[in-house]
Amino acid sequence: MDKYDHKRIDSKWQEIWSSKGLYQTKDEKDKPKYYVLDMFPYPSGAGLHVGHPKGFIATDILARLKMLQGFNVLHPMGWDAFGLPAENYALKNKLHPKESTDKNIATFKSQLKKIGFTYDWEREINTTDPEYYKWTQWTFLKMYEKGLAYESHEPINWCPSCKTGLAQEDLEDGKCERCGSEIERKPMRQWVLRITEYADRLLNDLDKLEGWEDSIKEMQRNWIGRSEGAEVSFKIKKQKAKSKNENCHSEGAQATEESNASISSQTSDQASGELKVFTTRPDTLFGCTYCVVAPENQTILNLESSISNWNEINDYIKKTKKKSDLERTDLNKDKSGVRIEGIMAVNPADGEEVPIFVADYVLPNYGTGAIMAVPAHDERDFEFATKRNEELRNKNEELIGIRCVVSPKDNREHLRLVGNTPEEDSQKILEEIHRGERCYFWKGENINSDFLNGLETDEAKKKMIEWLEEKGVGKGKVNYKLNDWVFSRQRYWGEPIPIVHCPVCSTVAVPEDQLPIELPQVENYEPTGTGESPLAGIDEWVNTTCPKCSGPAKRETNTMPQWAGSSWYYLRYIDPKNDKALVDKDKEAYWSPVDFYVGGAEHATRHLIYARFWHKFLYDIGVVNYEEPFTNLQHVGLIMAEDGRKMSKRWGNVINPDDIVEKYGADALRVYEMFMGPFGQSVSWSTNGLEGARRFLDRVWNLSDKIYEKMEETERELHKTIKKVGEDIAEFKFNTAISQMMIFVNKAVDLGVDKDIFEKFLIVLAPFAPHIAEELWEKTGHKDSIFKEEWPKFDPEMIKEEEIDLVVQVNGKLRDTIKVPADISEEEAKKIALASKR
RNA sequence: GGGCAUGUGGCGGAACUGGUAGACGCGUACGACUCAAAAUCGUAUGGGAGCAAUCCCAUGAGGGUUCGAUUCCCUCCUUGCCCACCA
Repeated sequence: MDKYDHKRIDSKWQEIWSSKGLYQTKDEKDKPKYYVLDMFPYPSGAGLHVGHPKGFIATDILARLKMLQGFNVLHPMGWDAFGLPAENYALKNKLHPKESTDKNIATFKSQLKKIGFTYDWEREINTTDPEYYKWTQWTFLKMYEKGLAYESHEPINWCPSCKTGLAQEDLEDGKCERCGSEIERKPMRQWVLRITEYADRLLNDLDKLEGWEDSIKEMQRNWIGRSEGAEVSFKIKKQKAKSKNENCHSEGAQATEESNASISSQTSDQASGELKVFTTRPDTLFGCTYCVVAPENQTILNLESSISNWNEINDYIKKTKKKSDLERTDLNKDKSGVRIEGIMAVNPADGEEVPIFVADYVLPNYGTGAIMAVPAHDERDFEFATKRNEELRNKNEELIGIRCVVSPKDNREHLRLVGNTPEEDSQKILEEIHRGERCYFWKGENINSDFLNGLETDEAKKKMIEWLEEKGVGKGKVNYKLNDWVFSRQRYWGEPIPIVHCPVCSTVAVPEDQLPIELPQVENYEPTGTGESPLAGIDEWVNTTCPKCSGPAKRETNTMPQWAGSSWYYLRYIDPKNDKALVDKDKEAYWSPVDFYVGGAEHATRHLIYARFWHKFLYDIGVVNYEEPFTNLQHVGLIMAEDGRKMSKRWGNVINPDDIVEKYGADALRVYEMFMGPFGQSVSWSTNGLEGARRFLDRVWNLSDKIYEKMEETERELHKTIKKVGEDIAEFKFNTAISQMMIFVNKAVDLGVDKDIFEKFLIVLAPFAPHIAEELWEKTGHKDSIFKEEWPKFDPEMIKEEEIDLVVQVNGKLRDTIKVPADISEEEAKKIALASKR
C-alpha cells in the first residue's frame, strides 16, 4: 500500500476546499450561528513563527467541530496593520509602510494557508484600508459629538525614540512598550477619549462574563482600580508668624499634643485658596498632620505670591521634571519633598492648621494630585514624616506629628489577618503607634477623633462623609486608576483624526459624508519629534476649508493609535463590504456577539479594555444590540523554543511553520501543537514530540488498510472517544482529546476495526487533522467532503462500564480489589466488601 | 510590596464533584525484522527490598480534617505572569 504522503494530500485538499468555497460563510439565518474569532495579527516583517498559529489551530478545530455539529460558522481573519510596529519596521527597511505592510500580509497569508484553516478569505479585512478606517473615523466623530473625545493639554507620556505621545497602556515599567526607551512627561496638545466615563460599566459588567477566565477579569479589575473615598477641601491660609511652637524641640508625640491643644485656635488671616485632596480613609481625617501636593499640581503655582520660599519650591519642581518616571517611582528611593513656607492648610474637621509639602511621592494624575497625610495610618506618609523629622530634629525645628486615631481591635483573629504575630497584642501596637514608631493602616476603632470616637472604620468613613457633605467641605468620591485614553500619535502610519482646525470656528468635526479622510501619500514619513506628525509637512493635505464657514482651515495632523482599528474589527467581519454602515443591523443581530475569542494574555488590559469600551459606546448609539462583545475568552500559552527561551531572531531559535509543514505535514503540526500541553500554558517546542504526533497519523493511515470486522471492545472505545473529544474541544482541553484518540487507535490496531467504526473515528479526527481525514474519507468511498457529515452521536450504553474495580480499604490500607457491577448500591458494596474481607 | 497562577517519573503532562497516582506522548533499555543501519513492530520503564507472590516509600516542605488527600483547610517555600508610591 501507499504511504501517507502529506505533501500531496495537504495541497490536494487545500485546493479542493478553496475551489469549492467550502468555508465561505453565508448568512443562512435559519441555522444557529457560531462566531469563532482569533485576535488578528499585525503583519510584522519577520513572518510567522511556530508559536503564532497555536491559537489559530485551536479556533480552527472549534470551528470545524461546530460545522460538523450543524452550526453556521463564522471564522474570519484579517490584519491589524496600522501602528508603530509596522511603521518602525518600514522605517528600518527603508520602505513605505504601505508597501512593507502589503508584502508582509502576503507572507503571513501564504504561511497561514499552508496550515489548512477554515478562514473565509472573502471577509478578510485590513485596518489600513480606507474603506475600513472610514468607520474607525466615523466612530471617533460620534464620540466627539457625544463629548467623549476631547482635546487636552495635560502632560502625557512621550517616547523620545518613537517620537510620539503614548497612552498609559503603552508603557511597561515606565518604559516604551515598543522600543524600551525611558518615557518623558511632556505637556502637549492631544486627543483623549473619555474612557473613564465607562469605568463603572467596564468594571461591573465583568461579573456577567462567565465565559472569561478569572485571571483576565481580575487583571481588568486591577487596571480599572476603583476606590471609594472622599474628596476633602482644605482652606489655605497665610501662615502666622512663628509662634509658640518655636521653643518646642520635643519628641513627635509631645509635639502632637501641643498641636492638639491648638485645635480650636481660630485665626483671622485671610483664606487665600483651597486645596482639594482625595482619600480612601476619610475616617482618619483627625489624624492628618500635614498635606502634600504633587509638584505638577496647579494649586501651588497659583499661590506663588503667598509662598515665601518660592525659589526652593521651584527648584524642586524642576528637579522632579528631570527625573524619569522610573526614577520617580523607584520605591527604594528615599521620599524627597520640600515644605511650602508662608501658607498653611486648614483641616476642615477640627480647624487645625497643618503644613503643606511638595513631594513627588504624590502622583499628579491620580485623584486631585494632592493628599492629606496621616502618618500614623499610612505607610508612605509615615515614611515621609519619619524622614523629615530626622532632618527637623537636627535643625531643632518643630516636628511633624504622628497622631494615632485608629486603634487596632483587640482580637486575635483580626491581628493575625493584618500580619502581626499572635504574640503581639493590640495594646502593644497601640503604644508603638502612639510613640510614632510604626504605622497601622488596617481597620480598627476610632480614637482621638471627636464625633467619630468609638466607631469602627467602615462606620466612621460613612459618618465622616456625611459630616463633610453637610458642612459643604467635602463629598464622597470614587476614583479610578484608569486614565482617559490618550488617543493621538504624532506618527504617519495611523488613521487621520477627522477634525479641522479653523481660525474662526476653532475645532470642527469633518462631516460624515466626507469620510474617509485618507492618509496622503508622502515622501518623508519619518516622525518629526516636534510634537507634530509628519502629516503637518504636507501643505496640500493640511490646508483645507472649514466645513462650517468655508474659510481656510487646517486639518488635524495627529493620527490614531494602533488600538483604534482593533477595537471594533470583529464587527466588520460580519459585514465587511458595507459602505452604508459600520455593520448592517440584521446581520449584526444574527452574528453578534463573538461566541469564542482566543488570543494572547498580553492584551488583557489593552485591546480587551479598549474593545469593550468601544463596543459599549456603539451599543449606546444603537449600532450593536448587545453590551459585551466577547462571550467566551481564552488565552493562548506561548510556545517557547527548544532551549526554553522565547523564540526570537536574536537567539537564532525561531522555527518557521513552513518548514514543519513541508517536512511533517500540516496535520502533524496541528496535532502536535494541540498535544504539547494545556492550551493556556507556555511550553517548549520539542521536535521529538512533533515526531510522535506524526507517528500517530501514520498509524491512522496504516489502519485504513486493516479494516476487517466489528470488535465490541473497539466500538466501546469509539463511543468514549466521541464523547470525550466533543467535550474536551469545548473546554479547550485538546491535549486530553488527542490522548483519547491515541488510545482508540492503539486499541483499533490491536483488536481490529470495521468500516463503520473507522469512518466515525475519521469524523472525530477531522477537526484536528482535516487533510488526512478528507483523504481517508475519500479512500473509504465517499465523494463529498467529510465536513458535510454530522458529528457522530455516542451511545451512553456503550460507555457504561459493566464492572468496576471496587477498592476495599481498611484504615487506609489496601486490603482487596473486587469486581462489582457498575450500578451497585452503596449498601450492597459494603456487604460484598465485608464478605470478601473474611 | 499587592494580585493571579504554579509545583506530580529522566522530560511534556493525565487524574471527573476526595476513591488503586503517573493515562497519553517523548526518551531510554531489551527483543523481532535486516548482511547492517534507519524506519516499523513487540516488551519493559517512579524509587527501594525480594527468586517470587508481595511489601515499603513517593504528587514543593511541614501540620490538620478524613476510613481514604495530587485534590479540602492552615503555615512556609519555588517558579512564572500582571500591576506597582493609586493615598
